[in-house]
Amino acid sequence: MQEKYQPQEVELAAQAHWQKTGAARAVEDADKPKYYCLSMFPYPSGKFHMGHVRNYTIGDVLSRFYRMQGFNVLQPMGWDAFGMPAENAAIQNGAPPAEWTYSNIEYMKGQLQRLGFALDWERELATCRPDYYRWEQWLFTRLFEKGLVYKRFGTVNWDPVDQTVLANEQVIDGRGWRSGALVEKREIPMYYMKITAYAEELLAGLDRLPGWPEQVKLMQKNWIGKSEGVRFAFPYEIDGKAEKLWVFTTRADTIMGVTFVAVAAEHPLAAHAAKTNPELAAFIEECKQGGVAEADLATMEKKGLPTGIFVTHPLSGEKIEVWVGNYVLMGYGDGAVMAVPAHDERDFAFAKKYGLPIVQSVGATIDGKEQVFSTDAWQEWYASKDSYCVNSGKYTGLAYQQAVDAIAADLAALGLGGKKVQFRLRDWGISRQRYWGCPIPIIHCDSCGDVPVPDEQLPVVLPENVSVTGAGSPLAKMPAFHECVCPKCGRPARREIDTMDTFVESSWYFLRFCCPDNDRAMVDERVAHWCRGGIDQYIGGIEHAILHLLYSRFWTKLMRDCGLFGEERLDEPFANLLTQGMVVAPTFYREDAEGRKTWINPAEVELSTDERGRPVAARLRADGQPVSIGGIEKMSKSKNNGVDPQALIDQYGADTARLFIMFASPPDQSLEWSDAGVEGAYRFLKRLWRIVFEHVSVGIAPAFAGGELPDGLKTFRRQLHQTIGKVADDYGRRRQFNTAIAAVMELLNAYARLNDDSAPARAIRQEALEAVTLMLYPIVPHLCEALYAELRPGHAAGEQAFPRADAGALARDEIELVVQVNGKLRGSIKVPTGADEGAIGAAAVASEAAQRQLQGGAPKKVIVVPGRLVNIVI
RNA sequence: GCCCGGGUGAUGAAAUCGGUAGACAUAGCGGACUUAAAAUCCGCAGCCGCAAGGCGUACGGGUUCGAUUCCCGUCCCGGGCACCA
Repeated sequence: MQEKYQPQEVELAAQAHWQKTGAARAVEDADKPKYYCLSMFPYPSGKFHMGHVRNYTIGDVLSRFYRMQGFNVLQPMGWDAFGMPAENAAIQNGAPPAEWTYSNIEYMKGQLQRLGFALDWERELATCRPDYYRWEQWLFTRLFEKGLVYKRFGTVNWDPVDQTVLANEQVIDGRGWRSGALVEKREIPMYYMKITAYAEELLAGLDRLPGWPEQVKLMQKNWIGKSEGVRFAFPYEIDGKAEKLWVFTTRADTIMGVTFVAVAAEHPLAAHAAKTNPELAAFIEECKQGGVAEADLATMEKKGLPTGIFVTHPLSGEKIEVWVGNYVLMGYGDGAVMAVPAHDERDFAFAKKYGLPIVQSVGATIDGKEQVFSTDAWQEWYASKDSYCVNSGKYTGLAYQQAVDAIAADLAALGLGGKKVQFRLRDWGISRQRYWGCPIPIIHCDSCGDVPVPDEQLPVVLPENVSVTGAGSPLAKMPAFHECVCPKCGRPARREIDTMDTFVESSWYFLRFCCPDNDRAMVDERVAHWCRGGIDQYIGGIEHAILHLLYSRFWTKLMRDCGLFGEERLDEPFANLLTQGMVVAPTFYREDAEGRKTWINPAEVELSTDERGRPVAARLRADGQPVSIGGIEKMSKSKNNGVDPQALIDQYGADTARLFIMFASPPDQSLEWSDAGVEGAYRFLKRLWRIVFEHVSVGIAPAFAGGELPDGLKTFRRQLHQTIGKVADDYGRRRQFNTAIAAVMELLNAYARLNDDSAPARAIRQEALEAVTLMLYPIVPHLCEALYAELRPGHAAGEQAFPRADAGALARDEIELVVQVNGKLRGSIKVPTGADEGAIGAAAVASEAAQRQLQGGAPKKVIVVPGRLVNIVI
């Protein structure tokens, strides 16, 4: 055995060994329980960042752990290869997006292999390959025929200078990121997937996902946003015709407090009023400015203008004026809302601003005191549902629910509405006016309309050799692509040039991993094998909590309802979900005279600290001059605070990178980068190597096989087996890897203090080191593979069963209990393991610490918590 | 603005079901080894206090024998908001 730990050598040898033995190959095997361990596949942006390394390390640790637990593990990897960055790169450097993407994939695959992840590369897929997306197109045509895909107008960001549609990300402060032009809203035809048809099931299904974090389920629940309320109409007359203005409300009990109605700028009523009202027309035009992102809409100043059109209150018969409000969204419900300024905070502010009437219609009694309403300032209780109607005619006195029931019944009797369940969830618009995506398989025919591409003509292949300019899709300029004949009537027709949202590819890739080689079907019976009961573990960033995870759940249900899973009823794709936190790092910058910041990478900065280790100043290594210290933020290109995993691997090896990442914080919390921490991880691996080296150089011994031990060795062996139990629990149940590592470190600290070279001690050392290398194997597999082969020549760590705690080693005959007086720690006592509560309490009261506090008096109460403490109340 | 998280030593963190706050590590300080340095090993260390003791888990309240943990309110930081992936 070599004396010095040489990570590069050790790692390449281990990787060669795994490759030779096909250790990561997953073959369907009915004799073993399966474990499908999936990490979110990456976008091939060029090179990996630390977030990826963290994600895939967690997946690899679990994969290796479950393999040692006897499972048949599938851990696949692929590429989410369509997307905007490839087009942006193409605009910058002229290379076609396909070429850029494929070369990134090649480089990044090498990085993953160098990190030693046990991935089954025979199942690799890339979503930009026709053999992948043809099935997406195929399913799209099925859904189109079933009416689950439909076409309607949708609102997009339009850059009037570049003449192109912009993503929300490309709209910065209301302007196009390249042109700087003010962005406008524009209505264009788009294809939608009817996710709302599955709203109820997507909501109810959350309750059947015990392996998901509560946080994620709650976010999805609120996103779907089921609310029970009343949809009703305000009748009105226009050009002599009777019409109805529909609204939805969850506060029908406040209906007698309605003082105006607000409609969206795009509402037909607004357009009608604008015809004769230039001021209103100008306002509607103004509302078109800016992007479509909800965060922007919700934070902008609330503005409105009256239309001069009046509708009739359905219950009071009063005339109510219709306003146009920039805060009313056409995409939600009916694009109109009833306004009750007295009982809705936003309506209150709006009414105050424009001098509209505020009429109280519900009251509340808090702590027996009837609350007094005043229009001077908003008060919390105005919007409370713990209320009763006032000034509300026949409804006066009714509590919230009674009032809603009575009002809904009366509206229904008038034929003007009734109770309704409403979802916040909207249908999923999947059309993208971009080139680098999966072509939408539709042909537009002047006589037959929108015709899906027949199966035998699939896939609609995306031409790869194109030049991208940023102004419109290159496909529009390629007659060879878009000129075609109608599959129905045979006349000349146009092929759709929009592509699909890239969320579509990522909504089913995990199913295709089961059967990537099938060229005759989208999925086959191997899906049932690997996905039975759901994918056993899915790991990815918390930023995907809603969209990706909701769309994937939806697509799985679509595929199920298209009969693609046969007898197997796969309702939910992911049985267990682990959402990892972000990787963050300190930021450093310099400011020029105009206040523009230049961000400096932490690797180029030298930190100086005071005598207690607090950072006080930072300077640039290159020139020795000071730089400013910024906050700790998510690693990003814009803040230049990313740490390149490759540099880390080159310097310390993959195992150090893996250990640091798993030790620095629990997986679901954010992880702060620290060079010193990396150094510490490396030091620990060197120490482990040296400990094994010292043991092996004396000569390996047979591991301890039972028998009596002196106290010191007995205590150490108890700690060893406690550690084994804890580590298995941390890996398998708690998913808390940092504490598993800490427990092994503690064990090794105790090992170093053993100071005993007797024959029994050597046997215990052998037992401990074998267990330690197996326990750490999932995290630092290369190193442990090498060390285990030294401890047990001819055996591979990865092929061993995970160690089991020996119950006999855990037994003890005396335990220590804490003695508290009035909840404060005052001392401790030792009692026999099986002592009863009365005896323990008496021993605690008799203890010196308790007597000092009691000063001869008697305790008021003695609380014994078995195995923990005794609290004496005096 | 709305929804969801988080806030504990100088730093990353631990405390698993309401029961010893700060395990393990980093940085720091001291010592051993060394001609010296690096590496390595050993020790110290929440804050105040000589000590006894007191205080301490963002802040203010509450429940409890006992609260980092549960409840109410406030502040700050982060994620998502439907065309970034």
